[in-house]
Formats: sequence, structure tokens, C-alpha cells
Amino acid sequence: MSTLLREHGFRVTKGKQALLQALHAHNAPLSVGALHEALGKHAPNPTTLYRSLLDLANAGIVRRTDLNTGIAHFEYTPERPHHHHIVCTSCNAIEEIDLCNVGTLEKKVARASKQFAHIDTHSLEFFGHCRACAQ
Amino acid sequence: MSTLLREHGFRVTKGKQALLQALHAHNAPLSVGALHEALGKHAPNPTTLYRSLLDLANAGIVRRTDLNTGIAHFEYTPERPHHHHIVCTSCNAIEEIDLCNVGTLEKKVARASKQFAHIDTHSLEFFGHCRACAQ
DNA sequence: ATCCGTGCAAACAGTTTGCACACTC
DNA sequence: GAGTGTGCAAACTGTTTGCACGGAT
Repeated sequence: MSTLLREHGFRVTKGKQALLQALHAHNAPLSVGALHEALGKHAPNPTTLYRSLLDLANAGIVRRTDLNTGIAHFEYTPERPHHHHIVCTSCNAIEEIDLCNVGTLEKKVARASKQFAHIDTHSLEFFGHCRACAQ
Repeated sequence: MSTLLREHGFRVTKGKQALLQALHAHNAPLSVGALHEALGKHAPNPTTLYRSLLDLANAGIVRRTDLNTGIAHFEYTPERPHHHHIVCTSCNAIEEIDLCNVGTLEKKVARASKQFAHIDTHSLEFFGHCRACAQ
């Protein structure tokens, strides 16, 4: 974790280490609030969280997704293959999906587009109800 | 437009009519701010816009998408086949994509999921750079 | 010793809520 | 006339910015 930070030119601080550790452990998009809570006693100031997450996102170490909730979620990306999520529209539970065949569609779309020079990435989320909320 | 409102139990007011008209005309996800601006002189109070859009979204007449920007966007859905968008990560330009073969993937995902009872919908957005911003 | 990272306070933007009035039915 | 829709003001939440201090290199 520390080498990862160094490789990207970040200083190795307790805050960023703990933050990455927590994101890595949770293994799903986490809102800033939830992340702050998860860090508990050693949590950095929310301000610092936002700043760190922004930097880490620019470095490509974490990925931002809003999941159509209006609030930012972040997930740890290294060692993780490209994947997507199902979100429960009642309780906001999130499950990971390890399959993605959008790659070919992405190429097709890039070719069909008139206004766009190239496509860098995509986000695909499914929305439904988890078993607990389904009844 | 007025019959559409009536069908869903809404009263036919100038505000909602203008709002739907504008969304229909623009034909792409519009932020509340942009929508308010587009309505110009006759724009309802922003508060009313939020309330109306929420109601219309619950009725299925408009659809909310955040496009990972952190702010709510809405688009007019009747008469429009299911579709997706490409967003320019520099200037936020939006282009529509009329092809979507995610349906089969959605079924596959629903079957593979352990925690989820059913999937209602999905959102798929591509991110890249438009020709203007590419250089 | 240098300079990035952090904390605190305050500002900000988007969104929501309460209440009184206006307009649709 | 009854009751939903709207405007205005104020509250709220998530997020950003400024500045001074502390810690990593």
C-alpha cells in the first residue's frame, strides 16, 4: 500500500494508508460518509478525505461512481478487474458483478459517434430490489 | 402534453407544461440549472422544478440520471426508445446513443446475482472527449 | 529545511422542507 | 369550494476553499 502511494508521488501518511486499507477491505463503492464512519476513531477530517480521494482518483488508484444517488462513492481499483454493480433502490445495498461485455459495444459506439473523438471508459449500473426489500 | 399530465393524475399547469416541453425539445439529460435557464422568463421557481421533476420521475414521465457529475439530470422518456449517452469529461457535452444490447446481459446478471430478487433497469454511460476538447 | 498533507472554519452549491397563497378541477 | 401546485424563505447536506500548522522526505 505504501509503495503504491510512493509510485504515484504521494507521501506515505497514516491517513491515506488507512483510507486505502478501508476501501480495499470493503471492496465495493463507499460513500464518503460511510468511509469516514468505517475509519472510526482514526478517521481523518472529512475535508481531508475529499481531498485525498480526489487526488487518488486523478492518479487512477480509486474510481468515483455516483450510482445515481447524488452523492459520491469511491472504490479501490488496483488488483480489481473491470466490473459493475447492482444497486438496491430501496436500501442502497450494492452487489458486485464480475462480468462485462461492454468492450465491443464501446468500440461500436465510438465508431458511430459523430461528436466524439474517443471513449475512455464507461459506467454501467443495474438497479433493482434485493431479496430483503423485494417483499 | 396536457393529456399526458392528466393521464397520470397531475393537474395541467403552465409550469409543468413548459417544463415538459423544454425537456422534450432538448432531447438529452438536462441539469435542473440548465433547465431553469432554458425556460428563461417563464421559468418556475427552482423549488417547483425540483418538486415537479421528482413527481414526474415517480410517474415515469421523466428519468433521472446523474452522469457521475454529482448533480441531477433529467430527460423526457415518453416516445423515446431506451438509449444511453456519451459524456465529454471536459466540457460535459452529451450525445445520445440509440443502441443498447444490455438486455440480455441484464437477464444474465439477474440470474447470477445472489442477493437480488430482480432488476428493474440499468444505466450505461460512456465517458470520453468530444472532438472540440480532444486537442 | 522544504514542501506536501492535514485540520479547522467558513463559504458554497445543489436540494429539501414549511407555510401561505394561487390556480386547476 | 376543495385541494393540489407554486413561490418564497430558510434549513440542510454534501462538497470546496483559505490559511496556518504538523509531518514526511
